[in-house]
Amino acid sequence: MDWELKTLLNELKEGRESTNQLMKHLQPPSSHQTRQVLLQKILCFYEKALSILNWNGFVVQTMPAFESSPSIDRSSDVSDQKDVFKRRKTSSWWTEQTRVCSAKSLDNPLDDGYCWRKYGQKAILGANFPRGYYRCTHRHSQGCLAIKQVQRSDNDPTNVEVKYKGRHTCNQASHFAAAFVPVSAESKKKGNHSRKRPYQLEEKQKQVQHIFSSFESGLKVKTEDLDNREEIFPSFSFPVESEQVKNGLFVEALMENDIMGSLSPAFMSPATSESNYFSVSPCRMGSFESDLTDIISDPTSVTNSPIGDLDISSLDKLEFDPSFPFDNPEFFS
DNA sequence: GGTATTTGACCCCT
DNA sequence: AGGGGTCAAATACC
Repeated sequence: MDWELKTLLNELKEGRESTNQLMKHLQPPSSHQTRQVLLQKILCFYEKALSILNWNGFVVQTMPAFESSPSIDRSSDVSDQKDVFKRRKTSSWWTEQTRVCSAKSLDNPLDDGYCWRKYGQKAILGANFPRGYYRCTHRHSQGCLAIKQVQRSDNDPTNVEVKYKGRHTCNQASHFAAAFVPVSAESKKKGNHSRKRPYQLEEKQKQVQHIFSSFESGLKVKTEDLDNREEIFPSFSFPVESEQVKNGLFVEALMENDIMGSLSPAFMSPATSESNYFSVSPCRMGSFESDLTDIISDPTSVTNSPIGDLDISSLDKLEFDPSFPFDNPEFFS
């Protein structure tokens, strides 16, 4: 509880600080983009603070069940605790359904921007197609616990249902920004890095394109327990200028701050596919996974704010250099 | 040789 | 006991 209070205080302080910065940037010659970033940042702090408050309401009632192990829960006969366990179990999954079009896509049905390693495949009773089990490639190297299950629909083999569990704690997402960096610039800076893993840069570009095309391609995302999520993390939308989306500024800012890693594919809400709004709980650091243990035990949750980690020094730099190249992708690399 | 995939075996939960 | 999830040895690929 102390941790949450500290975090809450911290978020509010950050929000105040950012508001102060925004006030400064309201004067010319500060750029519109700078103000936009600051606004997003402020909203993020407040959203996170609100999330914590909401979370607490939930925690107070259910904490005992979370503190004990699932097996203990099951052996006990306390129906309340069992319900809580059940809720946790179901709410930690969310499902994405997507349609694949090409033969290539069928081979790689959900290139969702992360590196997954297949660790199993199982024939499922009553299903025509086996279920594939994937975990994050960086499970061992970085302790990333994200997993997903991929299963093709019986009725429509081009329709693939992907279930995700666990958020990415690896740094894959933060490297997305590199996808926007021209190859020449990248190779200049990192020598033969791209030669070593030619797949990565090219793939990341595709992945980011995929992410955006998902806005338009009818990607369907659902959660196992949406009502519950809404209750804990009320959805939150803010407008983003389409031009900024186009030039990647906003996305780069988010990516740099690991939002893609923390928000999961559910970030691409179908409700927003036709608009210029990102409908997200942008400050829900643990993605859509409502896993209490994550938000409480994971120390990175405190500082994992997608906008919150935005390098203040860079903003300060902007303050003194109005012509700072925000539209230059290298700034974010 | 390092990394990813496949697949049968095993474990756990219901 | 059976189904689903994971492990890990074997294999494939680069």
